[in-house]
Amino acid sequence: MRARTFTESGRRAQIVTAAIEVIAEVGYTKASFSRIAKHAGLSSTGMISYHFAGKDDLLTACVAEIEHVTGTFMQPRIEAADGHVAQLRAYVEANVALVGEHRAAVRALIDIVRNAPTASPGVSGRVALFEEHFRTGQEAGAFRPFDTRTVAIALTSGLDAVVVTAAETTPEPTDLARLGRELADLYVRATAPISEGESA
Amino acid sequence: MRARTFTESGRRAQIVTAAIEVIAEVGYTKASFSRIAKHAGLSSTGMISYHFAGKDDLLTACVAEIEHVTGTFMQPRIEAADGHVAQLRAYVEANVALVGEHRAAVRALIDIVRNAPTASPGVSGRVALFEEHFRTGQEAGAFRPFDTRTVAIALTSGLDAVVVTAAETTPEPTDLARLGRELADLYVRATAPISEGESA
Amino acid sequence: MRARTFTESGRRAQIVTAAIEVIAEVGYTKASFSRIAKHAGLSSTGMISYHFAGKDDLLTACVAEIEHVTGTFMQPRIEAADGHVAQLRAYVEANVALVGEHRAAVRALIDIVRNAPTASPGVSGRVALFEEHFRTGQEAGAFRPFDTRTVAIALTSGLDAVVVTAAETTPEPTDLARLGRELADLYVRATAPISEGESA
Amino acid sequence: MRARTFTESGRRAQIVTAAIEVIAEVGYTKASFSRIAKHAGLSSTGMISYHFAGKDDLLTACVAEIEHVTGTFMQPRIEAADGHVAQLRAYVEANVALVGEHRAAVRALIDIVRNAPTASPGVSGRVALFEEHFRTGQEAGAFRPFDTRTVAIALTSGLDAVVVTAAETTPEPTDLARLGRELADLYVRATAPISEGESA
DNA sequence: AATGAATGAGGGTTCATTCAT
DNA sequence: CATGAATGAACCCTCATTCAT
Repeated sequence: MRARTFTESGRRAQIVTAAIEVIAEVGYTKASFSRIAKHAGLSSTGMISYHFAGKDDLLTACVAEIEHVTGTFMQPRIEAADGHVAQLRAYVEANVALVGEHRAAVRALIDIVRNAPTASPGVSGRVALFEEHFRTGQEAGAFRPFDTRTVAIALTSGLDAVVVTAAETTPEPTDLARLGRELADLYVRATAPISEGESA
Repeated sequence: MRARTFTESGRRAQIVTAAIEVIAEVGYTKASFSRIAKHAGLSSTGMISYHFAGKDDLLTACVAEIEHVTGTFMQPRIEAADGHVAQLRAYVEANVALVGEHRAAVRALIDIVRNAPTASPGVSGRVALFEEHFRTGQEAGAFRPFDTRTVAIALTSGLDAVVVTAAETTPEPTDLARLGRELADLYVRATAPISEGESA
Repeated sequence: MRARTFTESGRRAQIVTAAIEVIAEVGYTKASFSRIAKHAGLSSTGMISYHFAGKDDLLTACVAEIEHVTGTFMQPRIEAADGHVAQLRAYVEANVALVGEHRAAVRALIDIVRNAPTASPGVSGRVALFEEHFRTGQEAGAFRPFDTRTVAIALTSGLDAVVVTAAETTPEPTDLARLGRELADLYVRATAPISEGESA
Repeated sequence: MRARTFTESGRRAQIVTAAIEVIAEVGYTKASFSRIAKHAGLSSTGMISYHFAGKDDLLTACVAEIEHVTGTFMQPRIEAADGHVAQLRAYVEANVALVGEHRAAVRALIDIVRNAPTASPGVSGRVALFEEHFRTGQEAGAFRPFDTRTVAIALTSGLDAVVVTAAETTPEPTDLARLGRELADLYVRATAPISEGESA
C-alpha cells in the first residue's frame, strides 16, 4: 500500500496529462471524455469515469497538476526577486517564460479560468494575490495609489492574453524573454509611483 | 432583390437580440438554439436554422449587431477627443461606460471573442486598431517606444476583463465613470513617454 | 390550432401507448427509452426526449392515460352500486374485470405504483380513497370497526396482486368475473359488521 | 472439500449482509454492485463477482439468508399455535413482529419478491404454503370454502404491503403487536366459516 | 415565409463482468 | 484468495440540422 502522489496512479496521471493537452488544443468546452480518452489511447470513456468521480473531478485534478507544475517553475524565480516592483516584474517574466516550458499547461489553465471559474479556486486567488501585493506595495511606496482590485483584474487578464497568444505558436526562449521584459516594463510603468515633477 | 440591412428581416433581428441576451446570460458555449428560441418566444429551433445558415452565421450576425450598437455609442466619444493620449483615454472610458448602456451586448461580445475568435473578425480588428493607434502615437511622441502588438493585446484584454467584471452586476453610472478613469489612468501611464529625469 | 387532448399530438399518444406496453412487459425499471422507441417503431430515443421533458414526464403522461382509461371503465360501475358494501364489491369486481379490457394498462400501473411512487400521486390517493370509504362506512354501520389505514393498505395491495397475477395470462371474461366475485366476497366478509351472536 | 453453510465463507456472508441492507435502503433495482461494495467496505466490485457467479447468484444467497433468519424467528411461533385459524393468526402476527427484529431483511425480501420473482423460488413457495394451509383448513371446517389460490395471493400480498409500510419507520413493539392483531383479525374474519344465521 | 417533427451523433455517467496480477 | 484496472454496452439527455408540409 504505497503512498499516493497527487496524481495518484499512473493511469490517473496519464489521463490528466491527456486532458490538459486536449483542453489546450480544443478548449475546455470541447474537451469531451471521448476526445480525452482517444488522446490518451484509452478504449472507452468509462475508463475516465472509473478513475475520476466526474468531469469536475478530472478538471480539479488538471488544475492541481497545472498549478503544481507552474508553481514549481515560477515560485523560485519570484522569491529570488527583492522588493515589490522586482517581484511584479519577476512574476510577469516567469509567467511568460512558462510558455516555453509548459505550453499545454499554460493554455489549458487560462481556458479553464475563463470558462469554468467554479472549478479553479486558485484563479480568483491569483487576482487576490495581485491585489494584496499591490496593497502592501502601495504602503511601502513602491506603487502609486490606485484601485488595487481593478488594476489586478486588468493586469492579470492582460498577462493571460499575452501568454495565450504566445502559446499559439512555439516561440524561441529569447523571444519569450523579450516578450516578458516588454510586458513587465508595461506593468511596472503602469503602477509606478508618481514622480516628483508630475502633477497628481 | 432589395438591400438587406445588417439586421435584415424583423425575424432575424428578433433572433439576434435574443441570442445576444442568452449569450450574455449563460455564455456562448451554453447558448444553444433551444435556449435562444425559448428566449425569443419561438416554438422551435427550426425557425433559427431557417433564417441563419448555421450557428456561425447567427454568431456573425450577433457580432455585427453588437459592433453596430457599441460603435454608435463609442465612436462619437472617441472622435471628440483630441490627440493620441486623449483618444486612448476616451476609448477606455467609453468602453467602460458602455456597460451602463448595453450590458448584454458587452458581455456577449467578450464571451464570443474569448471562445469563438474565428467567428468574430472584428475582434482581432480591435487589436489591430490599438496597434495602429500606438504606432502613430509613438511617431508623434505621444507614447513611449514599446512593442505595439504585445501592448495592444495586453491592454484590450485587460479592458475586457474589467468590463466583464463590471457587467456582472448593474453598477451606477458614477461608479462606471470612476472605473473608466481609473483604468484610463493605468493605460495612459503604462504607455506614457519616458520623462526627462528617467533613465531609459 | 386545435385543442390538445391529454395525450396531445398523435406521436405523444403513440409513445405513451408504447411505453405502457413496454412497462407492462418488462417492468418500469427496464423500460428504457431505447426499448420504448423500438416498440413504438421510432428510429431514435431522441424522438421521445423531443416530445417529453424527461423520463418523469413520460411516466406522468402514462399514469394520466392509464388513470383516464381505467377511470372511464370503473367509474360508472362503482357509481351504479348503492351503499358502502356494494360499492366496495363493485370496485373490486370492476378492477379485476379491467384486466380483460386493458391488460397492459393494469400491469403497467401496478408496476409503477410499486416502483415509482413519486410519479403517481393517484396511488396514495387510492389508499386514501379506501380509507375514507371505510371510515364513512363504519359510521353508517356498514363495516365493523377496524384500523382503516391498515385495512386499506392490505386490501388495495391484495387487489393489485390478484390483478397482476390475472394479467399474466389472458383470462376469459367469465373467469375474471368469478375471480372478482371471489375477491369481493373475501373483502366484504373481512370488513363485515359483527353479527349478533358473535363475541367482540 | 468441507461442507459450506448457507452463508459459506466469511466474505460471502459479509457481502450478503451488505446487499440485504442496500436492497432494503434503495430497493433491488438500484442496488448495484458498486453500492453494495461501498456499503460492505470493499474497494472494488470485482470482489463480489469473485465470490458470486452473477447478480442472480448474489440475490439467491440474499433470499436464502433472509429466509433463514425469518424462518428462525417465525417458525417456533407458528408451531406453537394450535389449529388452522390460530396458525394463520400466528403467521400474520409473527410476520408483522418481524419488522421489529429484522427490518432490513423484511424490506429487502419484499422488494425482491416484487421485482425479481424469478430469483426467489421461496416466494411462490409462500403462496403455495398458504394455499395448502387453506385447503386443509377448509377440509377441517376451519375456513369457509373459497378459491385458495386467489385468497392466498391477496392475503400474502396484503401482508407484505402492511409490513413494508410498517418497516418504513421504526415502530415500537407494542405498535407492531397491535398492527399484527388488527391484520390477523382481518384475515381470520375474511376466511371464517359461514355462521349459522348467514345465508350462503 | 414559416413550422415543428424527425434525425443521428455525441454528451457524461453507471453498470455487471472479466482478467492479469 | 484477492485485487482493482479495464471493458463495452446501455442509460437519459441535448445538440444543430434537415425536411415535408
